[in-house]
Amino acid sequence: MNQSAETNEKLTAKRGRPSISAEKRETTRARITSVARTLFQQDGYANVSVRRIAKEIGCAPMTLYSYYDAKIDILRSLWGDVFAGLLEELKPVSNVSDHEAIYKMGLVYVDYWLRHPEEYRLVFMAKGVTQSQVNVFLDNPEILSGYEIITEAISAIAPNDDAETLKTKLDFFLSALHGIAHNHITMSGYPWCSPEEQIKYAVMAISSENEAEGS
Amino acid sequence: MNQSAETNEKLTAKRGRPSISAEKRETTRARITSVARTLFQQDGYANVSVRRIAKEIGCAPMTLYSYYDAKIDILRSLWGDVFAGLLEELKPVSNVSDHEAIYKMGLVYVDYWLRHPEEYRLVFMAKGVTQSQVNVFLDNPEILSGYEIITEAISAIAPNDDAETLKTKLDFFLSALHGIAHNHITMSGYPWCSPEEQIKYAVMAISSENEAEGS
DNA sequence: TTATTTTAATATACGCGTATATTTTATCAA
DNA sequence: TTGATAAAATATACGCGTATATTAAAATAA
Repeated sequence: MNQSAETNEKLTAKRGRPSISAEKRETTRARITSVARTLFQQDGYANVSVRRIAKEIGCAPMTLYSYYDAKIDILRSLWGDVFAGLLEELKPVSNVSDHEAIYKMGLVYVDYWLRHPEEYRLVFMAKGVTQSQVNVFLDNPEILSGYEIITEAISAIAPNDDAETLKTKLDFFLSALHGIAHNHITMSGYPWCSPEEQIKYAVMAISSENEAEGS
Repeated sequence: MNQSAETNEKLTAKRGRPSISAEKRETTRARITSVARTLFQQDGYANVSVRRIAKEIGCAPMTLYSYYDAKIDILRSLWGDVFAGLLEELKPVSNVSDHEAIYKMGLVYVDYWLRHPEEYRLVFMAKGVTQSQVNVFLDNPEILSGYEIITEAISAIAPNDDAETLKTKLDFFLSALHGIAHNHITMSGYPWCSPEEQIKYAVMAISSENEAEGS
């Protein structure tokens, strides 16, 4: 049997340089995005070249293309990480569905960006990115799932709303949350009312219609 | 006096190659945008290189930089031409201020894009343009003036609206008009209701609030 | 007519992202 | 141990937009 196992090994053994392991591949990808993130946040996406990233890592520029399809994909991966972190913080407050939960989601959402202003800039303020490059990123179901959590919570308190109305409420809610986050991040010197207070209005706005409809 | 004139000429005469005349300069700029427009509409902005435009014109690539600061400025100039044409058609229907005038402006606005679908694609669907490149274009007062005409007409039928409300109505009205134009241009195979009919709803939407407020 | 000057036009070069070609490395077969 | 093989990594090349250097053209001064 041992000899059979050996024979099996020999039958399946492949000549040539073996592929790197999935683990090694992910380690390298993480190294690339880590270095790129630092440089992008420091100098801006457009001002950081592939050659510069490679030099910082200590490999050839074309090596990066073994791990990412294009320069923009390194940025998209960073965006994915940022949204994964956001989703991770949204989930724990999404298991309840009432106004309070929506308020808490709003809090978590805004607080996330306030605690990660550099990530906010990386995602929403990157220079040198075209609209179609962003769209490819947004086509990823994982990215949209975070917004679906909020939609589900809004749906729970307005069960009679059709899909279009829910989409409008979600879009408004997110617009308001982004406005709050954006103002605090980009014009931090201005004495804004606290996010806690402002988010209450956002929740009220998407709740009052429900109440009006219910009347 | 003749001698004085000669002396004046001599005093103001300048050695060296004279600058090209303003007329010649504009002629060349028009030639550049004309050739570029054809190529951009045929192959898309991103797929048309500066070298290719120059070759079509019969000059060196760097010659183009004597007439435009950058490749994107050739496109911006084309956008400006398109909006100038639109403005030219909007003005005649803007001298009256009532619902009918707003409706007619809507008709003119949508009809303009339907008659110039290639221009529509050039302005709103150019690939390879970043958001900041578009923003520089929009900062031009001449571009915004076309929208101000519509704002003024809306203001005339809702004199009590504050600036923010007017801006919201304008934005909605333009969103609706663009939606109508966009659908007809990009999904022309679908049997859309006529723009004439759809625009009525857009006008109603920004009028009904006024009536509600007036009640 | 030639020299000088100034501008227009062109030539060359650069760094960019990435396509393609080549070399290096890590394995197995003989 | 050497040869063969296949993947990883690197080297080279390409066209891009545009910065910089150089040449050509058109004028005036001498």
